Amino acid sequence: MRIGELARRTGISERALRYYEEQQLLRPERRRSGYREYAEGDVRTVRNIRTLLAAGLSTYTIAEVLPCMTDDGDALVPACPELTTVLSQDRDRLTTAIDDLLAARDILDAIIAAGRSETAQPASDPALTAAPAG
Amino acid sequence: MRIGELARRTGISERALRYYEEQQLLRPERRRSGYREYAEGDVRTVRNIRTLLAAGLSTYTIAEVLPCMTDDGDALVPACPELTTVLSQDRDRLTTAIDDLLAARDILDAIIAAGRSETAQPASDPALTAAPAG
DNA sequence: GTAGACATTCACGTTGACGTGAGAGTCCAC
DNA sequence: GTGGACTCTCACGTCAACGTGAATGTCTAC
Repeated sequence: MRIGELARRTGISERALRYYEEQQLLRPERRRSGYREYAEGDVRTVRNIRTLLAAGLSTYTIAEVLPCMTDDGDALVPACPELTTVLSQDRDRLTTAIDDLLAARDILDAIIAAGRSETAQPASDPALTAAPAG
Repeated sequence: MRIGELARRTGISERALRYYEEQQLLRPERRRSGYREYAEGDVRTVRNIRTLLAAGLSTYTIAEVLPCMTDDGDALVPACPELTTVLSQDRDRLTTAIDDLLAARDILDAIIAAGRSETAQPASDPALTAAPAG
């Protein structure tokens, strides 16, 4: 099938599909005209790419792990044992990002809480404003 | 003080300090030579900016909320009540981002688990590894 | 009066997964 | 044979907080 049909069947833009090829996640055949010719299995491959993107992997990592994965129809299964190492590193990256955001939210919560207690109580020392005179 | 001293005293690069001015978070005076002249209070202002950046706020939002905050020496306190609304919206944004990353990690965990059960068991059980749709 | 530290304003580079035209060629039904 | 849908390859734009020169001007200690 050509790129338009694959785009319709997967819900992914043609631009994104060309980008996936550029990142070597897809390798469609070419007609003499230069048109891309996709195989039936590419529909599922695109879905798997989306799953891995949703899992927070970069296209670079996906290109690395995708050839070594099988798709039993229900779940994506890493076929090579060393893949688990790569995936675990990305899991750690995700955890770090999550922790950073949790810490950021804690800071924000403290500021919001300070504002609430401020409106409940009269101000203690409302001078010392280093804020720009907007 | 000039920009170099402020940079040393805050640990923030001169480039960043100029960027903060561009984003209207700082408004130093100017000497006749064009050199920026910072006030003592700007040291604390810069620290507050860093706190708000660490809280996940954009420079645009910080420019919005900074003039309406007081600094009691220990904590940053929103002085205007409507600020809490803005900050709560950013808190929601953070929560959404956190949830997205948690969902991503769940997907990754399912894939990793599928790999482990694949190497542990000779026969796969696809229904067992079915991830919740979403 | 001069070396050299310090400052200034541009302005492009970084990161990633695409969006969005521009200009041109290809395919197919009528 | 033609018109319109389809596809192609560039190639810049997006978002954000800066990094990193380049070319140039200012301040200050000696």
